Amino acid sequence: MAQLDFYPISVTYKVEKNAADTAPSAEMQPTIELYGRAIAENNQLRQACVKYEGFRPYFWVIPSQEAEEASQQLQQIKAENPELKVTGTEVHTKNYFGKEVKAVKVIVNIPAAVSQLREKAKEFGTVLEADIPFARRFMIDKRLMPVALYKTEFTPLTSAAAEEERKSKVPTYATQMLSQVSEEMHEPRILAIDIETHNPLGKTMLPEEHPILMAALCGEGFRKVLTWKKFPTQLDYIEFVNSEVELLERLKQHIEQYGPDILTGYFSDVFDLPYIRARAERYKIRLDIGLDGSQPRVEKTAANTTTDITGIVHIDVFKFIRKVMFSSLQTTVYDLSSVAKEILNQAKDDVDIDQLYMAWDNHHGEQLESYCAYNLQDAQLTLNLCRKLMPNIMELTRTIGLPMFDVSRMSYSQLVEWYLIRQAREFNELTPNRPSNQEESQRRMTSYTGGFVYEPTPGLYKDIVVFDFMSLYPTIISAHNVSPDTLNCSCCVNSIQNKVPGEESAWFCTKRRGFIPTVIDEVIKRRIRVKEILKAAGEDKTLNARQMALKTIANSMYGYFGFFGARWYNIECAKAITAFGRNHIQKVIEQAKNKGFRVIYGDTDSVFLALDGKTKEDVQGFVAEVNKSLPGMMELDYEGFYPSGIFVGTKGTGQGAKKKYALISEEGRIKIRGFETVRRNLSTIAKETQEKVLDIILRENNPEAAIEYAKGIVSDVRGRKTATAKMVITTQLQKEISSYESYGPHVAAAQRMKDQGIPAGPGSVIRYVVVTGSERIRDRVKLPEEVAEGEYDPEYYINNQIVPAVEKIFDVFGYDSAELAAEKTQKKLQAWFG
DNA sequence: CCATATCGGGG
DNA sequence: GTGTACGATATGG
Repeated sequence: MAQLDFYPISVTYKVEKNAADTAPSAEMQPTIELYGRAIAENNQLRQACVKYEGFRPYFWVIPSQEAEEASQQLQQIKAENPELKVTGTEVHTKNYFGKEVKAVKVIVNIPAAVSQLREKAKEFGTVLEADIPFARRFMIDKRLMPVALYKTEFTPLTSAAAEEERKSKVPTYATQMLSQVSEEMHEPRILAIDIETHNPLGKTMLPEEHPILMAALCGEGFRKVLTWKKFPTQLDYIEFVNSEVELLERLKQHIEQYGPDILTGYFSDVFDLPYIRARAERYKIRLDIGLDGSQPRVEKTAANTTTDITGIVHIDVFKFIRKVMFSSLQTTVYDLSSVAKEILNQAKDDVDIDQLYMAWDNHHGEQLESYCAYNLQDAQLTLNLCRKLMPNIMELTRTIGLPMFDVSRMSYSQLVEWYLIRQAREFNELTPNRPSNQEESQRRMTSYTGGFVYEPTPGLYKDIVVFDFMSLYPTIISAHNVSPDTLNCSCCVNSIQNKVPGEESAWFCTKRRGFIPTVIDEVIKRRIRVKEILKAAGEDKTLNARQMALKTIANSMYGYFGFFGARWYNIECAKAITAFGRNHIQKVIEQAKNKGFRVIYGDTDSVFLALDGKTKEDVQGFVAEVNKSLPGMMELDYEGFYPSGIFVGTKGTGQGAKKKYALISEEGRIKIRGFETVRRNLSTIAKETQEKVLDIILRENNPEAAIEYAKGIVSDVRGRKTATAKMVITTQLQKEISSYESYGPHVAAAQRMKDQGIPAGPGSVIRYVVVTGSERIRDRVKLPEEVAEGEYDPEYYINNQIVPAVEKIFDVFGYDSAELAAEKTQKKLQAWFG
């Protein structure tokens, strides 16, 4: 026996006959295969496979009869297929929704036996955990942490296994033991891939017909574009081959030589890898890039396609961005160009991909060269994205404790759910089943009340202090023990301590901690620890990603309770959380009023108070008093002081608008919330006017001056004195021009671009100016370059841009913005008489 | 108006 | 393969 230092990166399994048993009747058994990096004799890290035998699939049955008896009978159940069998049963004491139960662990020979035998087992009671994939089950049960350092004692492989090893591309070890020695991580080796294909039909792509023309690979100190039509070039990364067949062969060789831990692409689950696989199949080429000599597996399900490679983690950056990163991104268009722009601040070269097939067919060397550069750029951007997101993907992987391949494709609800499943085992809890379709559609119907909003009286306020609850919903779950297994317990019927406010009879146990609160406590505490270390250690990408991962889990828990597909779904819990939340913020508002503060505004987890001459001590006293009365980890934080702020009304009723205000900080920074005009695509002139108007009101406290300022702008615009550059309206095209139902001005502008040979497709930034005329607006749209100074339509900009941007603000002071628009007549009359 | 279908990403 | 999306928007009834 020898020692092996090993970083497991991916986990899979194989089902094969017992290697030690050479008889034809040998038993089938699963072998876990861990792929990763091992420290070799020369101290270098090299790819390796570690096999683990002896872990068996199982599921649970909570029997409706006596447990020992059920155990005996379950031992006897048989599947149609005699190769699938029960190898043993055990009775355990487990927890299920807060109750101690006797459960039978039904252990079977191979994973495929679970799906067959669970049907038979249903006759004996409730079947649980029969839908947890085997590799995940292994990681959860063995507490395996991916990418961390493990020491393992390995034994020499038997001769049959050695035979097996010849199929493997990496050295293979067998082990019976894995123990984590440190959290130290291996920095994964990443290779990005991108292909360009023959595209005579535009977006319609037919892998059976259209060949791959170019393939780019990009890694650490490695970049390559393979293509099979030659042209003169100075570009050192281009490698010419003679045919598509040779391109595929070389691609395979390069990947093998580079030896990546991670192969990444953009939409490569659905496009690049399946396409390469399809082309290879057509030529009968074995695309055996898997470390066990297997080909990429394209798995298509009803609504999702993934591509898996044994031993190499395939990361589709697009999937991770759309499922997890979207919440922190501005862009709503997830093409590589928009995403790279926002995350990396790197722009993509403008290349008209529609023309690629023509350049190829006509053997246009110069153009082909630029397409090669474009191909490489896409691979480079994908690599950069993957590198940038790697700390987040790794920390999520290490937090959830499942394969990186799986975690990088999970939505928030799945991340929370699998975190809970892993924790469930630690707390001896049984994992509930997923809802049936019928149950799911029932759940979809229910809705409930959200956060509390204290409606503001429109107006200009001075000296505002803002407070908010730190992680309101996670701390409520913890403080009030909100969990399906503590809901309406029989031991606390008359207790008022955790009674849900406003609910006739709903309460949570005050004696026994629930499963979810226990888990969320741990998450919050871990995050606090990480943040402390972070504070002491300074900026650290890994630690920051770790606290983000924990924050993600904690913040998703409330939404998870109300998510129709959740195993731990509980609408009563979701309702209770918002009810407790409303109650707490209302109590804070009450306490503030009792202390003599004037309440301006409040929303879900925050309150805005007018200081009205009160001191810093008064504020501190108030916060201290509130926090003394709050249960558990709940905490009201002082968010900030604002010398001035404006709250506007809604259009119809003139009542205070929710989530719509502007504040100025002591440092003079203006914070604008919810003015839809800020979000909408406005011209620079309208944005500038809105900002300046708010600035004058908040900074100088002088609404009259703001109105005068706006009048001046209107007069300048009307006099055509404003620079055309400020009239440019910028929007992003969401789809193909032809697919727009309503032909709005931005679509007209996009068409104009296209007519001039400028590519304009989904994601393209469209810039246009509306010029004078009596036609429809869309017929008066011009590109900025086409517009002469003073050619813009003043009335359009005044009525559709400037006035809407400021009218709600002026409403607060009783000023009718119609007067602004009517400035014309006054000016003219003045000129006439003046 | 509500219910159902399609799309996104990739070339 | 012990399992699989989802939310927005357009179109149809």
